[in-house]
Amino acid sequence: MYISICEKIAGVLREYTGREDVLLVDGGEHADLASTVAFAMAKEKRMAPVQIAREITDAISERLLKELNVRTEAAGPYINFIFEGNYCAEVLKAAIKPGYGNLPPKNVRVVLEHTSANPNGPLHVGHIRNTIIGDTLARCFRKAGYPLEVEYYVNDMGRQIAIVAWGIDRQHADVFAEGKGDHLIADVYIEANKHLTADPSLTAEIDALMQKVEEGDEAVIRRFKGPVKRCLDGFKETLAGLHAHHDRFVYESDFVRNGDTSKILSRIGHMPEAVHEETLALDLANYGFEKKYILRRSDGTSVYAARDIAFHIWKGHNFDRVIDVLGADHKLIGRQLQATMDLLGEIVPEIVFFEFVSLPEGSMSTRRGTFISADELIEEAGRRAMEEVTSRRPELDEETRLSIAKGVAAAAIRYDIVKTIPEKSTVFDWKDALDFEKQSGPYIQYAHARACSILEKAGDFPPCYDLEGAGEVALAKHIARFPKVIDQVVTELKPHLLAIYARELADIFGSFYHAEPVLKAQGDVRNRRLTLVEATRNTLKEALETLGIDALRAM
RNA sequence: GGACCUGUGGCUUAGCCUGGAUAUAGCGUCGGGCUUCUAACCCGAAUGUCGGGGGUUCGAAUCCCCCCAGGUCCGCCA
Repeated sequence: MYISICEKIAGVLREYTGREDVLLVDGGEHADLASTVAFAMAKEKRMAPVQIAREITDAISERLLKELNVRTEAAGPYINFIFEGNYCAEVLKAAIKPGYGNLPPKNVRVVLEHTSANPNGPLHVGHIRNTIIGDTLARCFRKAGYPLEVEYYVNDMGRQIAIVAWGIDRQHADVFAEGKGDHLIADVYIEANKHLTADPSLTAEIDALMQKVEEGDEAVIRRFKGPVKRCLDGFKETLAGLHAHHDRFVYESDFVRNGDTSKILSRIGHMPEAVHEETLALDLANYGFEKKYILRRSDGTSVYAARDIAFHIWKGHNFDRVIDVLGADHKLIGRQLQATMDLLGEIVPEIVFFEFVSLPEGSMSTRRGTFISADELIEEAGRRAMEEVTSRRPELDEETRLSIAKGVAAAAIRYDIVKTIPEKSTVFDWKDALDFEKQSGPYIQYAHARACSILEKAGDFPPCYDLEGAGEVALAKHIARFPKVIDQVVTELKPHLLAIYARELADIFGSFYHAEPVLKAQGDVRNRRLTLVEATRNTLKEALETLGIDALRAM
């Protein structure tokens, strides 16, 4: 509704002004939509913007009112559009339907890769920024009608995992002991790194292991596989706790075993940009990279980058749009990968980069053991949420309270992370992560629960779509924007837009809730407000679920 | 040394790509509001050289240049 009206207004303006760009902006408190095109036309027409705005308004206002129920007003140099008539009614009718915000199905197959942390220790609060950005994007793509596959790329043959395998033997560690596998692996990895730092000559043993794996040595491959599986099982548990899901786990080693990596190395070897020394590298100077992009070591083994190219070629052959979520430390290599894919004439991946999460005392590192694991965070959030639920709703049985607390905990964590733009580096703060107040996930859940409560008490009511009053209209107009937000998230790859939108909707509902009695109102007033509450509830539910947050009916 | 990201009230933060109407919110502070639909809430107030300096423009938080500060990267690691 909102999207189509905006497009139609743009069309009329384009037709009248003859300009391609009609400079539509958000009207803020003045209007639903505004155009600043009069400023831009002032110079060429040698006229004052105020006058131009008036002329345009005079010329198109009648048509817009008749065809679209849009009131057009010139406010100084601005042209304001106010949506009237049955706009709000149409919005309400759409918004009370299940699946509100779903966009028409697309036939563009999307593959989205996120998290892909190395299996050498548990996911920590830095990794889950990747997870939450990625999973939120994935949910938005599905809502926007795209066929989507979400993948986790498992680095199961890198140096890190060789160090783990080596450490297990040397420490006689039992990584199949009781407990969460990823944490057991971390203990081994941290210890092994201490030995390697103390005696750098030991790295030769790691190199030997990596070489054997690439040669296909079955015994060594088995030594790698066990801990990788143990670690991934731990990851899956953590990811489930965050409501994040992957459709497929893709193993790096597969691209060596099936020959894709050597195929691509030989293909690259024949390119004019190839640099053959002891190593095989690519010269990406034309793309602005000073250093060579090394793909094969002098001992003949492939580096990570080569396997990554093979992986991305495979993705490009099976999907139309390839998206990766990567940490800022991968910026250089990510752009080298994009350049290489471009050079090869393959689909160039779109990469969403996010900056680091650090601790007040410094950067996080699995190797050094300086990190807060996602499991710790989830557990602590769950504990705090349970305290909160128990003090607020002592009458509920323990099972119900636990279930609410779990939903609240995941909401607080996911929202705290997704609300900030990815370009901003952040310092992890327990207080912010466990915040259940305004600008938090639980705050939005609470708005939803209140709406549910009203509707439950109301019982059946005949829908009424004729809203009145600024409070009701403001709420409906914000509801109207939801589909546009979903569209924006997938075109701009900015999941935080949805987080902001949901919070604003909860805010507006909060004001409405306090200002306009619903159940106590009579007749049509009661019915139209109930209809509006139902539309809000449904929009909040769809928004929350797209954020990967439980839309709790009570809390 | 080079490259990329960030810098917005005491703290956290949106807006920047695509310039436009009094710069968005939260925390904290101050003042109000629960016999009324869940107070994880709402209403009001105070708090801003949008890091600094130049430039472009009718108009700059937004675009360009320089500088400063913080983060990240520059490996035959991943």
